[in-house]
Amino acid sequence: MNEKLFERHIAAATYQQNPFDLVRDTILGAYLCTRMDGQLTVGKITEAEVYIGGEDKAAHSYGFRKTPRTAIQFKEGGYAYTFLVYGMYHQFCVTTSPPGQPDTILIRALEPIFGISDMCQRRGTHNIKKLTTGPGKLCQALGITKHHNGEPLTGNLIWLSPRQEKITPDHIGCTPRIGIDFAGEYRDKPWRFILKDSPYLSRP
DNA sequence: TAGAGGATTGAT
DNA sequence: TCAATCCTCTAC
Repeated sequence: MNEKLFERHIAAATYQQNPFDLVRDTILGAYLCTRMDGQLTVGKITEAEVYIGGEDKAAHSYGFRKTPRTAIQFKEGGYAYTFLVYGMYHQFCVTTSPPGQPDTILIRALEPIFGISDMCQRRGTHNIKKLTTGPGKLCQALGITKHHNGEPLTGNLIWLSPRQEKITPDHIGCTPRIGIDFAGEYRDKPWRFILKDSPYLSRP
C-alpha cells in the first residue's frame, strides 16, 4: 500500500461544524494517521462518540468547566484532545465546533490499515482484532499519549485523512455511549456512532 | 495540599 | 468480576 494515499488532510474549516454532522458526514470511515519517529501508522475510523460541552454531564467540559486539561476544547475545532484515564490508558478526541463551544468526538475504534507491524510491536500482540478495537488500545497502537494534547490536526504528527469510499446513512448505527454510568440522563443518549458492518468495534 | 475517583483493559 | 495505577479536580 502507498503512503501517499493518506497525505491529504481534512481541512481545518471542516472541524468547525457541529459534532453530529461531522461524525456522520466526515469522521466515520476517515483515516486517523500518526507519524511518530518517522513511522506512519493509519487506521480507518469505525466507532466514535460525541461529547457536548456545557450540557452533557459525561463531558469533561460539562458546565463549560475550563481547566488546564480541557482548555484546548474551547478553541476552534481541529485539535487533538488527549488525556489519561484510570491511571494507565490514553484516549484520543477530536475537538469540534466554533471557538467557545467545547464539543469533542472520542475515537473509540479503528480498522488497522497501514503500519500494522509497528502497531503490533507497540501493542505486544499479533492479533489484528485486538490492535485498535478500544480507545486505549488505538492510542497505544498509534503511539498517541496525553503529551499530544493540543496538537493541531492540520500538522504532520497526528492528522485525519478523508474517506476513500462512499458511506451512506444505512452503513451507520448509533447506540448509547460506553462507560459513562455517572452521567444521569445523558447516560442513555444515542451518541455513539459506528460503521455497523465493521468487525473492528470495541463491542458489537 | 490531601483525598477521591475515573470517556479502560486484560486476566480470572 | 476485579484489580492495576496515577493524574486531575475539588474542597479544605
